[in-house]
Amino acid sequence: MEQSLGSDSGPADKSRVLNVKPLRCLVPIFPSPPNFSPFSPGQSAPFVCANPSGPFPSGFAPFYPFFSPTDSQRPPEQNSQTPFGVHNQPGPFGFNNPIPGAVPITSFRTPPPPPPPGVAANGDTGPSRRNYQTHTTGIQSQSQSEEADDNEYSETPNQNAQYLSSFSMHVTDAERTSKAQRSKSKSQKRGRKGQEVNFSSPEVDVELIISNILNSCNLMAFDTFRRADGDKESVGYILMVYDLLRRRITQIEDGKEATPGVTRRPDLRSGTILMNKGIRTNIKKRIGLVPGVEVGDIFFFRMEMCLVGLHAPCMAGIDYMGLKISLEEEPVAVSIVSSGGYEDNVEDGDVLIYSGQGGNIYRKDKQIIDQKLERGNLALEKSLHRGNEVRVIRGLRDVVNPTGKVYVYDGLYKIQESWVEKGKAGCNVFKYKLVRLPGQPEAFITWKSIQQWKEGLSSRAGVILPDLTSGAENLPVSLVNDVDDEKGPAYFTYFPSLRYSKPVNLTEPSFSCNCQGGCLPGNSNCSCIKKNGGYIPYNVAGVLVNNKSLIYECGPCCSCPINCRNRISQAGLKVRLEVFKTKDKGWGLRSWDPIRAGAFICEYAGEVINDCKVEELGSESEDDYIFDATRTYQPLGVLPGDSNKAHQVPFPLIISAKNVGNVARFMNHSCSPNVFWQPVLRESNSESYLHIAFFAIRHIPPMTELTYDYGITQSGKADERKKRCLCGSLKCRGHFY
DNA sequence: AAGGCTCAGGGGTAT
DNA sequence: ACCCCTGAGCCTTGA
Repeated sequence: MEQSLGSDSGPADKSRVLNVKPLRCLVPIFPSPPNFSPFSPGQSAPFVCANPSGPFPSGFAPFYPFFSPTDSQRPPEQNSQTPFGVHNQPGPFGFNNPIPGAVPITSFRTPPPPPPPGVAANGDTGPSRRNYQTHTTGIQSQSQSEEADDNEYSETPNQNAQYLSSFSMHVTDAERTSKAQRSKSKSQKRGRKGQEVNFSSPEVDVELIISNILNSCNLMAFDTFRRADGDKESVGYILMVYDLLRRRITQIEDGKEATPGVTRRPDLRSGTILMNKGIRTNIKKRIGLVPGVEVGDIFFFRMEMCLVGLHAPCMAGIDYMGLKISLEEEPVAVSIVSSGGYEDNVEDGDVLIYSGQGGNIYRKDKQIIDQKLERGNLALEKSLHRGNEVRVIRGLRDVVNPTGKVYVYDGLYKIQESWVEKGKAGCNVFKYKLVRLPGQPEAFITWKSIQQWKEGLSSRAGVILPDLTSGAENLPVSLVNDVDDEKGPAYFTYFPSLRYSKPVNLTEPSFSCNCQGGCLPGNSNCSCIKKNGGYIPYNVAGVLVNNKSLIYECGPCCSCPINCRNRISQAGLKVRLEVFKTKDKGWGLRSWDPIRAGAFICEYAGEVINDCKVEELGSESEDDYIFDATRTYQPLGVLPGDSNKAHQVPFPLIISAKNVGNVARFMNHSCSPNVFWQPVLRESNSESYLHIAFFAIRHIPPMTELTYDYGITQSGKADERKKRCLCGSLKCRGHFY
């Protein structure tokens, strides 16, 4: 690839364009302090480096947005220092500290606190009627960290088995015979499961890991108030915890043999756990907008919409509620999901012809029958006459992961008319014409536009270059300005990876793996999997499973191919990106494709700066494009990880992307970022290459600017270099360095 | 691509 | 305290 990319001395690259500085040029760098010694783990690090989920260096207090003693007395706005609230506790379990003992699974199964007197739980019966799954108060152990996960095989099964709870996935055959029987056997099992069930150690691990994740998230902070009405913070938090759980369960299941007849549904399993724990919001159904969920928000599982109260049924397409009209109560529709199961007409972006439910394919005898005017169909009919708003969620095929779906919340519609027509099978089908209410942010329309740009049916307005990488990436990256006349960003050479002038030598040789066709989960012989604590850090979709302090990817001497699952950050771009001119922050980066939480976006490319050069730069002037892995990070507490540890940066990596770089150099700072970085180590026999990879913090809808927290240079050194922050976030710190 | 197989929330209903 | 309705998501099979 290198030959077409130009070099410092080579001819002008096609990607070299005009000199305009983006926002991120406001980053000074500083030399390492004297006596710097990154390889002395027992001592406190000479540089300050904090993971957003902690632990934190002195001077940075962790936030407890959902669980501070005075939380309930303060208005939500004042509790909003962080976007979401992971419980952050410096804790005793630092990187080299001993692993605490096993945590009883019951410790996270504390029942939700009773509603305060006089506050009815919205007429709801509580988190779930299946409360037999949530019981048994236990000790709340907060600081179970990743070490426990990484060493789960060292836990003794007997020690854990007695703590295991009844929502274990490995149901017996008897349990599967019928729902009634299943329920019964579950409740029976609860009292004596320690003796009754013969747990194999991997099963024990699942429970322990789930316990650790939930403990580290401080879920008890989800009080009745937050369950009743959501806000952006709690919705984001729920989705973050959900996805974290789901990915981790997927990872664990991945390494196991499939059991015939047992479907693996980590989505349902994590959803149930959170439902039972009461980690959900907007429990009460409502017509119209749902607090905390914005038009254009995207989801990748139906369960996600259940948990945040956007659409309660985990399967059915029509959600409805009883509405009191004088003495009578009648059903009205509150939300619908159109996802291709029926013959809906979705041609127009603002109009949806929606089919009623029922009469359909999932009957045992496969007989298709007439739909009836009952349940959801009746509710839609009533809503037509009442004229109430109905939320519309459009399900689409996921471009990046074609077997999956993306759900786009397209805002409020009203039902204009209804009729009955004969479906393809000749049976009656109800049809409802829904029209989108004007004045809402664009959502589904944007998706349609992007699809047309991709298919060449229409062209993106304001395109300066169709591919500013000149083919250096496997996907084009457009350069777009539909704001003003500027013709491009700073002059630079596009290069998709990191340039080391000299590798860092390892003190001990590193073993490469011998996985010919690519590393596979469950392969206990793979040395790269071992380095990562027994798991591949990515799932099958290439999504980062959790926030590790350091990821070990396969290196140059490993036998596996470039498409190995343990080489995600080396395999190039997965989403269609564009560099665009922002209104007031110079150039920025965003994606045409939706991005899942945890998905790899890009690495930070550029030239590695060695120490003496750092000093030059530091004393000279501020450099425009610097990535400094030794910076301090505000405790955002939002990482999709169950680790409370700081990034483990084996050496103080500093990258300059001023002359040579990739799309990452255009990512702006935000105090409420949607992207985070993660150190990734690729080792060969005696050499070590550290890279910086960017991953999505949460699901990111198309055309949303990608931002990360630039962090803060070492305290006391940068005061005079403060720059005014333009991120516009409610939680904006006002400046950055 | 098509078909098979479970799964869970919550409405509805019988007790 | 149950049944029932509702397909999503994943897996196997096979063209």
